[in-house]
Amino acid sequence: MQGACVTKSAGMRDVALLAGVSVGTVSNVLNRPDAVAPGTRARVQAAIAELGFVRSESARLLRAGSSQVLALLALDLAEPFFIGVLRGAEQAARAAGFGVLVMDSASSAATEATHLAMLAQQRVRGVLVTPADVSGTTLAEFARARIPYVLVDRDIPGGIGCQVLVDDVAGGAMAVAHLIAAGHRRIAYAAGPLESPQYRDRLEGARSAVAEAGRGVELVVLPGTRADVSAGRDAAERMLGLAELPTGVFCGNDLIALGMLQGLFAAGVAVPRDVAIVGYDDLEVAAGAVVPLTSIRRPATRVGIAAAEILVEESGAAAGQHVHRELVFQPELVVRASSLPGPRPGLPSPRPS
Amino acid sequence: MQGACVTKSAGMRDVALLAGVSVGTVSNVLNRPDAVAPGTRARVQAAIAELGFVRSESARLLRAGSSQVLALLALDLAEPFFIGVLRGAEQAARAAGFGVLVMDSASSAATEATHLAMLAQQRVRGVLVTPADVSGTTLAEFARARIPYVLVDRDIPGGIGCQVLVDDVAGGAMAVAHLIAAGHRRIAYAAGPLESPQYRDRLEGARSAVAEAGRGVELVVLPGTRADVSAGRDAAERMLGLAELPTGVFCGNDLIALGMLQGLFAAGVAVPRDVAIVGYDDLEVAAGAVVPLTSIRRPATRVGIAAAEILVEESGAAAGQHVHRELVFQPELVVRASSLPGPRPGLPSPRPS
DNA sequence: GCCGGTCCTTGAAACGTTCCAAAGGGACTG
DNA sequence: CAGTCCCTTTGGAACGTTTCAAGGACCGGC
Repeated sequence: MQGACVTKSAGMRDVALLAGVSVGTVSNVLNRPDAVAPGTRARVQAAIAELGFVRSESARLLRAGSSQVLALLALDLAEPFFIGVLRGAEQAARAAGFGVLVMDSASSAATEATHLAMLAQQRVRGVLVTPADVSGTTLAEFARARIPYVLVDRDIPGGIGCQVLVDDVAGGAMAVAHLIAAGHRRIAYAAGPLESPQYRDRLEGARSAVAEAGRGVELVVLPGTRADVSAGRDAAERMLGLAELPTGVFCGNDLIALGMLQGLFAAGVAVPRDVAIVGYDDLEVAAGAVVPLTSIRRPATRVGIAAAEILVEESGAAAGQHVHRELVFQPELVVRASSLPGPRPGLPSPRPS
Repeated sequence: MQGACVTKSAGMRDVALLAGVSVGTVSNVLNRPDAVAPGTRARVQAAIAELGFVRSESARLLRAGSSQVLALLALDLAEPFFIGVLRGAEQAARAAGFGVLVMDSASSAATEATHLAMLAQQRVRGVLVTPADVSGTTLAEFARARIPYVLVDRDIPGGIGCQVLVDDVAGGAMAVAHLIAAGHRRIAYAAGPLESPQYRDRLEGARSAVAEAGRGVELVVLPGTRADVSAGRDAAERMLGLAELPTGVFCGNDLIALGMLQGLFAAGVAVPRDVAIVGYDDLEVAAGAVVPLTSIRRPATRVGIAAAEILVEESGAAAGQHVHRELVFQPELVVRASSLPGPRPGLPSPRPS
């Protein structure tokens, strides 16, 4: 146990020397333990422990050619959706013996390009990516590195490769259909930035639900420039300025919904008595708001698992073997107090009895 | 431009061949462009572009010895604090030309050990880690790999290495001192799990503030088993069951505070009129709650920047050159509606004068 | 005592870079 | 014209693994 590691860290050569075997045998102990006689194996393992030997992944990769790492490149790790995807991806990756390297492109195409270049250099085994550059040029460039990738939650027009999506059109439709079923006829959509495909999809779903309901139902679209709590407050203000107040609001995400709740509350508008709210993403804090929010839940973890599994399969498959797939998950409506059937007459209490 | 990459990806050899130079020159173009004649450089770069050559980081690392990657090993990426640290770390790392590899130990010592082993194999340049294994054995084991690390937001007793901390004792003291200054005499601390050092530190701070205020101020501790919204609701319930209702509550974090707000609201207790609330972490959603929360803000981004900078310095320093440091950041009180000075007279607020 | 087989172990050739000493080729200088 | 210098380029030796063909030891059967 005398730590003689004064100079530099030990390599397989040192281990072999100490254990009195050849380097090849050490490699076998590491990669094919069964092919080594128990006694030898024990001696080698003891040597490894004594020297604190850590095998160099770079050398391994250099020779063996395949890395043990998947990457997840998210638009914004602060978004709970990506955390869910990450959890799922890590779970699936671990099951296959891989690790997950996480990066955040901060929704910037330039950062994304930098990060992808870095991942290509690292020779990661595959990438789960929600592209910031929707034109697809960054990805096309990346494809030259011949590293498989799976598109998560973003459809790219001419994109080739697997995709795992959540049906936001259906989510939007669900939310608005729920409001219509609860008796609301004048409904607002407090969108996030409509440049973002997700808020456009939800809008499309909202419109289709309104169309399906036939005449008598109208949709007021309140576009936003951000998708946070303050955007929700702004939307509330704009909504309160309308000639006729909608009785139901569908918010582009839960943060917007929380801001909306705050804005309405401050103006003395009771939720859900006067206005019902439906959010999107089903955040814990939204469920725990003063008036718990009805919301649309996206199966983030399942998305992550599915995407990672596809990647594992694709990266293991022979060149022509793999056929690109497109998986679409359905979101789910979670009903809570903020949209309890109404609007009810009278009661001053913002609490459902 | 004819893509002749049918078999495998191009190496420096191929580039050299196409450009009509030696491999060494290609390496120079990549690493020391100024040492190469402009004409040659252009030819090589053209060849690189044409072949879609991506330099192999593993081979580079194998020969050159130093990687370009820092790692961040967080307890739980869903916690906004870590996202802030990540942002800061990435910013500082990028400035130094490095990337950041992110991992989540899910507060499990076993996962942490696995992840650290993986990072050691990857020969990352340094690790920012908030240890799940507070005994320090996992870290001691990791230290054998001679990879520098910085402890983030967790003090380890016998720990050697740099540390970047936030003074949670001061934070707790700040929160409670604020409540005392607002006239509250009976104060509750809705803690998270007290096994966790951060909630213990905040408790210690709370106690010291109470002690400093002298007689007449009392602190009721409500320990919890979790630190989420539902824990806050539970704490509210327990608090409402007390013989005498405290008029101020300090919550271990903002999620607990939101749950507390919901619980009090449901019971018809007005905030801040009847009870004032102070949270911890200054989440966006807490600031956007129906009653915007007063909270203690931790400078997460600055912690990340500082930690990454220390790591960059340490990983660049010669063996004995580096001296371990301990940096302590002070949190900051952000006052909002939930603790507006009160309790106000005239209303039925049960408190001893 | 020889043969065929089964296990285990060995040594050396890759893998794709970086680094270095040395060589080549001008342009000046004496 | 030889001698110096500087600028650019070259070839080959590392780096620490994996892989693989080949070698050695041992066993049981004939």
